[in-house]
Amino acid sequence: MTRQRAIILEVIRSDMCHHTAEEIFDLAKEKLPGISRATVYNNLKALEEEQIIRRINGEDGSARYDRSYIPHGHLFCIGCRRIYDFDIPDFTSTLCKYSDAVIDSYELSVRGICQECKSKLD
Amino acid sequence: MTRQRAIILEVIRSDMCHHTAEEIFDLAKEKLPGISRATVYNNLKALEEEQIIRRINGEDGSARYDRSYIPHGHLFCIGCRRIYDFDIPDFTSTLCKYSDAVIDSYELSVRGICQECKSKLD
DNA sequence: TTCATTGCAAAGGGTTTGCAGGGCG
DNA sequence: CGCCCTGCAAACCCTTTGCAATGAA
Repeated sequence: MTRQRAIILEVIRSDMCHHTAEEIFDLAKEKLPGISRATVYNNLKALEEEQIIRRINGEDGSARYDRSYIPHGHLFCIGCRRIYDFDIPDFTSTLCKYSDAVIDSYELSVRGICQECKSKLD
Repeated sequence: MTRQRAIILEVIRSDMCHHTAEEIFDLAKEKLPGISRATVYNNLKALEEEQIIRRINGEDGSARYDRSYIPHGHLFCIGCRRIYDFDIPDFTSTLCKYSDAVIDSYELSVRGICQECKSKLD
């Protein structure tokens, strides 16, 4: 656990956003100006492999990083383009039945309109 | 609907694989040698926007294309690295409740071991 | 000391763009 | 005739790699 890695993890967990690698790089640079892109990428990959964070795919296919590895849902709001987390019950046995597979993990992505954007439409 | 677009759609729907853009380009070239990469990318994007096909994200974040836009599950087999489709019931109302959003569409991705790979382990 | 990790710069791969030429309405 | 689509090549990300220097155990 190096200084760089701690800062990267701190950046990811400091707010509810699901940052891209580049955003994480910029934010980490504010706290440790000398940090390099390669280090950020190396650590993001390592943290993901250690199942400390989770990589998710943005609407445009861009890689974004999620503060935890525990399965939960993601809402991609069409209006504000934000990504929200939401809790879901454990779907494992249901998914097992439908997919006919031994399940390691799963991800649920929803495209839609969040509460805030919905209320603006009224 | 140009000749090129018809061929691209044919390639995507000709088998159960979830090809990358590059694979689609190669397969389309066999049927229409002069076709260019840009045309393939243009059409994939257009077909996706028209909700004729769906773009899905591979395990490594690579873009892959799915024959239909109708929501269904995807199993990413850890063993053989294939992507399987599987049917799921309509989750809309359940997801609506959990995400507190107006739902447009959703995607369910499962990482696990497929039947074939499982039987090889026995 | 030892070995993994860092920083840098360059390479790589996938995707997009700008523009001229063509095809279809 | 006009316009959208195509093909080509160059440009553009984003990410990875090679290697020497650094730092943690």
